[in-house]
Amino acid sequence: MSQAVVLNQNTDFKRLYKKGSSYTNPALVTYLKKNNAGICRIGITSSKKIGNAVERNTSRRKVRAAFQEVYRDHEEELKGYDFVFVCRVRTRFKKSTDIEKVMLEHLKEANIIA
RNA sequence: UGAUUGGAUUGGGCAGUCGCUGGUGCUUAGCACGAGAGGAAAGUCCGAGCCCCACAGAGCAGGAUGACGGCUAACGGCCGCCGAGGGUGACCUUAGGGAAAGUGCAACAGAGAUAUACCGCCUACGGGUAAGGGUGGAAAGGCGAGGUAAGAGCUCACCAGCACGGUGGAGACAUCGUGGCUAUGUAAACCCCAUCUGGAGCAACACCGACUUGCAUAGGCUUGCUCGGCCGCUUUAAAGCAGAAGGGUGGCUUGAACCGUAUAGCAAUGUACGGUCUAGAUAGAUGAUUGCCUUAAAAGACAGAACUCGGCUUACAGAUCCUAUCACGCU
RNA sequence: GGAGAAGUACCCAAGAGGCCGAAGGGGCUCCCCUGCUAAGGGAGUAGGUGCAGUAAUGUACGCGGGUGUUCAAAUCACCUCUUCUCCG
Repeated sequence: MSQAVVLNQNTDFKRLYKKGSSYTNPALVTYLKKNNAGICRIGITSSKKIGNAVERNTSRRKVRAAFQEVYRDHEEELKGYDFVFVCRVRTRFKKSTDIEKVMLEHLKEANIIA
């Protein structure tokens, strides 16, 4: 199983915010867009609004744990897409299994997985 | 039993499964082993290591500290002690040198604010006088007696302050005696004295590969000024030097380290011996989930290392331990 | 990670030890202008909170918060909170 590539350039995030399609939930916001590389790339952000460093780190870890579960089950379907997950204030109070459910709903809305 | 005082500790534990970061070993890109946030990692307020500025030089300016003795690599920190202030007390607070070196400021009120005569008192009508009045944070040491025209340290006793001497102490200082006779406050106003201080910070700095621009009797050497010193001011068409944007590697974790015992010291702390290796990421690693224990409640405080140490300051749910004091009750 | 700057009425702000609830402007209220409104012109009050008072007014606290220096602090010193800027 290969890992997903991490997005870390600010221009990558801006491209998805402008041109990607978005799906929202009180616990998570998802941006996604097709890429030409044929691989899966992800980025996770947590803004200062969420809280201090501990609260931001916890939010990111829970989103990452949820994505790992999703990626293990649907690796072939996710190839060829870029994802940006934006944490919200409520993210850190949820369990990663709850975030996983939200993430699957968003992917179904986008017709990436069945 | 109640109310306090000063200090110390802890900041859930164990196991299974799926994952993350770097280390070691084997072999080959997977497996095995063991490791993986804090008491404040925070604020960046001080001090240092390390590092660059040629050497890190001199003077002025600027900045910091401020009783005394010690500790420390150093400090604006810590310990002890003295003075002052607060508390019934355990104990707490304290930027705590100098105002007779000089300058400034002291609104309003008040007659007058560092020198004065408004009312009053006395008078020989020139003046004298700070006792009484009122104002103010402060009015010429305080209070009593003598004294005087009326008054005044003018004289005396006591108290406070200053100088000198004796005694005790390592010293700040305490205490006793003698002397003359008075000096408003402010230095977290300028200033004076003593001590310390060059600047910049790991986004420092060094190296590697690729990109492109510039090159003069220039410039540069990182606080303000002055002096001194140093590098360089080339060469002839691609070396050398400099600059801009981005990438990689090092710096990067063994250190004034931690733990235990003994010992010197009231203590801070030092010394000796033995043992241990204890995060090094780079969009940034500790999460998810299940069970058991603990608990009133399966966890719920403040909070995430970013070169590293020593302090200070600030935030902090709950729990535990020690020390001393006061009040009440019993013996 | 490191280096700096600023917080004053509802908003923008001046003040840099005493005359300071604190200049000035916007805003607010009233009037003129207009068929009505905006713009423009003129005039004016209070400026926050608590307490006392029918009210006028008085008084205490108040310049992000706290502690100190001083007779006296928006102003000086220290600690702290918030916001903003610069360094790749």
